[in-house]
Amino acid sequence: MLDIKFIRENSDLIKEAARKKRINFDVDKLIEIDDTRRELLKFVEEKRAYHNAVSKRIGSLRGEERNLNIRAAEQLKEELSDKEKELKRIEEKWYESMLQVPNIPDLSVPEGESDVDNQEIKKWGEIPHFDFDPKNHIELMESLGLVELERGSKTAGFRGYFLKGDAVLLVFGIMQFTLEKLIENGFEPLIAPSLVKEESLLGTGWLPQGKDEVYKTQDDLYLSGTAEVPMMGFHMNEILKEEDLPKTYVAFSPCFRREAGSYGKDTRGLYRLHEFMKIEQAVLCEAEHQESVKWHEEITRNSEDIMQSLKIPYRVVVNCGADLGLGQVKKYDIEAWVPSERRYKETHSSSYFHDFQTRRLNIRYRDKEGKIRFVHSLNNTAIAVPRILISLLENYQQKDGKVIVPEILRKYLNKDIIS
RNA sequence: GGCGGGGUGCCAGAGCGGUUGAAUGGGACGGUCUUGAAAACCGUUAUACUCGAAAGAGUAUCGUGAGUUCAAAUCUCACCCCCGCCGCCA
Repeated sequence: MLDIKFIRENSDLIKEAARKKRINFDVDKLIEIDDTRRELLKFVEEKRAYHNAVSKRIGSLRGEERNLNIRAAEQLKEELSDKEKELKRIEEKWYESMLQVPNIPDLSVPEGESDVDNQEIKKWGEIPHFDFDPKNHIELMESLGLVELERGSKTAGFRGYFLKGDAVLLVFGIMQFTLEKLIENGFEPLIAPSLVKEESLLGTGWLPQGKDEVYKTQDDLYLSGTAEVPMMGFHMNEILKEEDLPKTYVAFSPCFRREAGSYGKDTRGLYRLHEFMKIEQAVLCEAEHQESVKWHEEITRNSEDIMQSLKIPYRVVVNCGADLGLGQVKKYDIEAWVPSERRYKETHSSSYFHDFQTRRLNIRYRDKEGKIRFVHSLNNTAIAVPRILISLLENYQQKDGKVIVPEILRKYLNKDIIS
């Protein structure tokens, strides 16, 4: 959500944002609705003011004069009621349209039609050269007894899985390591709910656009696809103090995604799952572009540090306009090298939103001058499991099908090699 | 799941259906006094929107939504949340 005043004064920027993000949105229509809304609002408020004045007077009147005024108020009320209904209708329309307004992408965001146009800005690590045909993670994991895919889908349906044996220790070890690292960096650890109310999803921008992507329960609660959602809901409707900013959180949560419309994609293995676990960084900072940029770089670096500690080769891409969500100003993806596919695949996603989310969620702070402003919000994956196992296991595989355990994880498995 | 109590401003806590955006106390901030501090005293202390260059005016908001009424924090209904007791349960 953006400020309607800003939208009115900068409709050309909104048009350009929609174009760059390849989103269909008619700003002029919104402004038209807003004109009607203001007109009606003015009328209704003036009538109400008059009606309030009459009503107030009635309290101190007696006898015939009282009755006269009551009758006058009755009539005013009737005159009001139609316009009030009309105003309500237009306000609903207005809100619906406001939810569609794209946030403005940063100038540094490249043009593009899809994720293939994302631009690589950094590469780290040596791509391993095998003197044998590297196995993919499914072959590796099945032969090492680390996964149960058939029993997974027998039990949990399509994309169901069990992790087993050392994979379990690996997952918990990676998460423990990640948590410790971020706590060291001053992030506050939380275990966040996955079962959330609609407000948080609407506020973060997952709804209404992504309604096919989230599971909804019979109690009208939703299963969140990321801890970003509950962590943004965390401070909903609050006014924070400037000295409390930035708020930096590292939150664990199970994550659920319907993956609607992706039936043909990544059907085997642990890349695309309905249910996984993630540790997420979430930041609320002062409402300055430079602060957002600074934190964006920092949370990206945090994730890179983790990848470097795991010694997994990766690259960072800056996402092109069409690959940005409605609310995102800029996004980096970290992509890890997957030997069996000879390409990098997304493991982390780091974005900032300015006040797009916090306007929807009403998260504000009082600045030094006492002015109330919307905070800025950001988030990035710290680690997503089991997805990270794909590149981890494949990159660390040996000719004999065994897998070397990354040094920093050995203490969690009590071994150097998975065989 | 059953029964009972409750949700008011930064906090605590009042509030016969009419002049209540809301008493009172505390806190915070500003001031007087003081060498300084404390105490005392005086003052300030919600948010959003609309109109306006501004000063200011208006509208809305007492968990949320709907309703009754000329008028709702106060009455009715639904929902959400919190507290207590019983039952069940990792």
